[in-house]
Amino acid sequence: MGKKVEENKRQKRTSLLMQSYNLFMSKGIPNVSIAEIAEKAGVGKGTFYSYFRDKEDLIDQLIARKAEGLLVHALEDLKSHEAMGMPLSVEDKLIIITDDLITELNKDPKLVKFLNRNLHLGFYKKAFERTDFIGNFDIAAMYKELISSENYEWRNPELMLYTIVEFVSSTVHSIIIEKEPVDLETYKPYLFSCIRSIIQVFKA
Amino acid sequence: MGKKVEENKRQKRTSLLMQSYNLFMSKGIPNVSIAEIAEKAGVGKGTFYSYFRDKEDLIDQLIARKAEGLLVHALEDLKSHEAMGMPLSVEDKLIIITDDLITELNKDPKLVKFLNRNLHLGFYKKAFERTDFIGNFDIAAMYKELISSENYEWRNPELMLYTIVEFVSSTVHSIIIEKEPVDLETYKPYLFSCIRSIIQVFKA
Amino acid sequence: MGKKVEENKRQKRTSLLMQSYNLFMSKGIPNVSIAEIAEKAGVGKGTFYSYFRDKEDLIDQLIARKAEGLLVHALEDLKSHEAMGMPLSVEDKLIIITDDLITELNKDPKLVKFLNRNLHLGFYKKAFERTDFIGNFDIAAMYKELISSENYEWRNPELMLYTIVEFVSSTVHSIIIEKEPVDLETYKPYLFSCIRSIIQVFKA
Amino acid sequence: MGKKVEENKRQKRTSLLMQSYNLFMSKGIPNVSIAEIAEKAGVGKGTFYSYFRDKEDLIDQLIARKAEGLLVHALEDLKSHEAMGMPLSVEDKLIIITDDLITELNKDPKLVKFLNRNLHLGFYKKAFERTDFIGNFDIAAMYKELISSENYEWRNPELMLYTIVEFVSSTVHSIIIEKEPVDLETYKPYLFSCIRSIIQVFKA
DNA sequence: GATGAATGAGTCTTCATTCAT
DNA sequence: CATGAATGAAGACTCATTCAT
Repeated sequence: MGKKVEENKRQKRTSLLMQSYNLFMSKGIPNVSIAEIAEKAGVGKGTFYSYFRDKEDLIDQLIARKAEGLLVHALEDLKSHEAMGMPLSVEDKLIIITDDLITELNKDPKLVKFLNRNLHLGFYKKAFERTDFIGNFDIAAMYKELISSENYEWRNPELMLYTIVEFVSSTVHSIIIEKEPVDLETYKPYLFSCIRSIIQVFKA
Repeated sequence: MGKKVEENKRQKRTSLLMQSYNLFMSKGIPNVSIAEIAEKAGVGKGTFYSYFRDKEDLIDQLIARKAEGLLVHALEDLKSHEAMGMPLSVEDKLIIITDDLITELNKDPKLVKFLNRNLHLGFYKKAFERTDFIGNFDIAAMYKELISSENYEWRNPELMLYTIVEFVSSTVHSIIIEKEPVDLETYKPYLFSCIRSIIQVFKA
Repeated sequence: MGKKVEENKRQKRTSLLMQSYNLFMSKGIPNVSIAEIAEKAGVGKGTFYSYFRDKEDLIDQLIARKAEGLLVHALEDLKSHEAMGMPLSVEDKLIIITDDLITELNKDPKLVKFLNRNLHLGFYKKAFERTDFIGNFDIAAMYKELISSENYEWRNPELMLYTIVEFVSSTVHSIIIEKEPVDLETYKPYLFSCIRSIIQVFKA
Repeated sequence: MGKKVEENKRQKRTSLLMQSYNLFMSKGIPNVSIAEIAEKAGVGKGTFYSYFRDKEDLIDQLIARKAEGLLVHALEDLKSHEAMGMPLSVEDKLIIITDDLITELNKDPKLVKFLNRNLHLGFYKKAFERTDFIGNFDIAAMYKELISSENYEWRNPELMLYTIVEFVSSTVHSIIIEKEPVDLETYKPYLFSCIRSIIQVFKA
C-alpha cells in the first residue's frame, strides 16, 4: 500500500471519527444515521463500513480515543506536579488527577455528555482491551502503584477506586453540562473535601 | 363520563404501564415497539396514543410511578423509626431513607436498571411536575423540613442533597445489578460512612 | 372486523399476489424487489410485510395457489371423462390428468417457468402442508385410490409416481417455454407412449 | 506474452474457478460475493474482472468445465467397453454412458446440485459454444455417429436424446442428493428399463 | 497488469403514527 | 371511543463495479 493511500485512509478515518462525534453531540447518538455521518465526512456510505463494523464499533473507538487523551493529559499533569518536588500523598495525587480530568472535561462539556453514558469503571476494562490502541495503559497496574506509594493498609483499595470514580463522574455530570446546581469552580472545594473524606473511610 | 367507563380507562392505563414496564425490562427500551406494548396490554395500537403522547411520555410516567412508590415506602420507614422514640440526627434520617431505598431496589434490580438511566436530581423536577400524578410529594419542602430539624448551619444544603443523591445512585447501580465489585451488604458500611463524611463536609 | 375491511384485505392480498407474479415472470424472481411489488400492487412497502413474511413466503403462497388451480382443473377433467362411462385403466387416468395439466400449462408458459423451479414431488409435501389453504387435497390418498382401482400388483407405486412426475415436468419444460426441440402437440404422442412404457416397467 | 506470464494467468483462472466452486457449494450461489471469491482465490477484486465478465460468466465456465470432465470420463468408459469386443446396441451404449455419468455424479452430489439447475439439453448448446474452451466436443456429431451405428430408422433421434437427457437428469437429481425416494443403486434397474422402453418408443 | 479503496444504488425491514370503520 | 390496517419515511447494511496507484 502506497504512502499516499495510507495517509488518505488515516484522513478518512479521522474525518469519520470527528464528524460523527460532532453529530452525536449535536443531535444525540440515536438520532444520527450512518448515511449522515458518511455525508458529513465526505465519503460514501459504503466507505463507513470499511472503517467500522457498525455504529457501536465507531462509538467504542471514539470513546477509547477520547478517554485515552484525557488520561494522558492527567498523567502528564501529575508528573509535572511530582517534578516540582513536593511530597504528594495518595490523596493529593488522586485529587490532582481528578482536578485535571474534570477541568479538561469542563472545557468540553459535550465530551462529558458523550463519555458519561459509558464512563464507569467497567468502561476501562472494555476500552483498554482494544489491541489496536495506541499507548495501551494498564490502569490497574498504575493504580496499584499509586496506592502502594504510601505505607497505609487500605481496607479495600479496589472498592475505593470504584467509589471515587463513580462519585466524581456522576456528581460532576450535570454540573459541567448544565452548571446545575452550581458551577464547577464552586463545587470543587466540596468535591475535593468529599474525596478526602471518602479516602479516610477506606483507610484501615 | 360514567363510573364504569372511568374505571375501564384506569385499567387500560394501568395495563399499558405494567406491560410496557415488563417488556422494557426483558428486551431493553429501544427494542420494544408501541405495537408490542399495545398487544400485551390487550388494547389497540391507536388506543395507546389516547393515553400517552409517545414512548417518551410513557417512560416518564413509568418512572414517576415507580419512584413515587419507592419514596412512599422510604418515608413510611422513616416514620416508623421516628415512632420508636429515639432521637434521630439528620445523618441518621438520611441514612434510614437511603437504607430503605437501596434495600428495596436491591429486591428489584431490574427497577434500578430502569430508573438509573433517568434518576438524577433533575428527574425529581421533571417527574413531580406532572399534574396527573397521584399523591404529589413536595420533595423540596420535605427536605427543607428534614434539614432544619437540627440547629446546624448548613453550608449549602441543596448541594449536599445533590451530592448524596448522585453519590448513592451511581455507586449502588452496578453493585445491585451485577454485584460488582462487591455485593450490597458488603458495601453498605462503606456507603453509610461515606454519606456521614459527606454530610460533615457540608456542615458549616 | 367489518365486511368492507375484510374485502379490502382480500383485494390487497390478491393484488400483491397477482402483481408480484407478473413481475416475477417478466423480470425474473431475483430481480424483483419488494418495493417494486408493493408499488405495482398500489400499496405501501410496509403493507407487504403484513401479508407476507418475506419474498420466500410470497413465492410459496403463489406456488400453492397456482398449483392448486391446476390440480382442481385436472381432477374435474378426469371426472368428466369418467362420467362418460368408458372403462379407464390406470394408464388412461394418469394420461388424462397429465394431458390436462400440460395442456393448461401450455396456455400459460410463464406459469411453467415459475412452477418448474419448484415443482418436484417434494413440492407437494410442502405446499399442501399449508393450513390456510383452500381445498386441501390429500395427493397421497388420491394417488393410492387411483392405483388400487385395478388389480395389478405394483412393484413400487410411489417410485412410479416420482418417475412420471419428474419425467413429465422436466421434459415438458422447454417444450412449452421455447417450443424446442418440438412443440407440445408434436411431443404428446411420444410423451404418452413413454408414460405408458414407464408404467409397464413398474408392473410386477 | 512470456510463458511464465501465461502460466501465471492460467493458475489465477484455475484458482478463481476452483475456489468459487467450493464457495458456491458450501454457501449457495447467491450468497457468494465476488469479493469473497477473489479473496479465497488470493487475487485482487479487480483481477476477477479481467478473467470473467461477471458472476454469470464465471458460472457458465464452471459448468462447461465440470460437464466436460464428466463427458470425457463417460466416453472413455464407453471406449473401454467397446474394446472388450462385445457387440453393443445403441441402447447398450446409451446406458453405459448414462451409468457412468450418474455413477460419477453420485460420488459428488454437490456437483449434481450445481449442474442440475443448468443441465438441460439447452445447456450443451450454450456451454460448448464457448471458444476459449479446451477440448471442444461436438456432441451433435458424436450422437449422430452413435445413433447410426445400427440400421434402425429412428423416428426422431434428436427428440429421443432430449427425452432421455431430461428424464435421467431430473429423475436422478433428488435420488443422488437426498437418496429419496430411494437410493441410486435401487433405482438403477428401473431407470435403465425405462430408458430402454423410451428408446423403443422412438424406433420407427 | 494487478490491486483494493471507494462508491452509492439498491435491498430488506421496522415502526411510529394516522384515520376510516 | 376503540381499533388495527395502512403507510412510507428512515435505517442498517451489501456488493458489483470502477479507477487511481
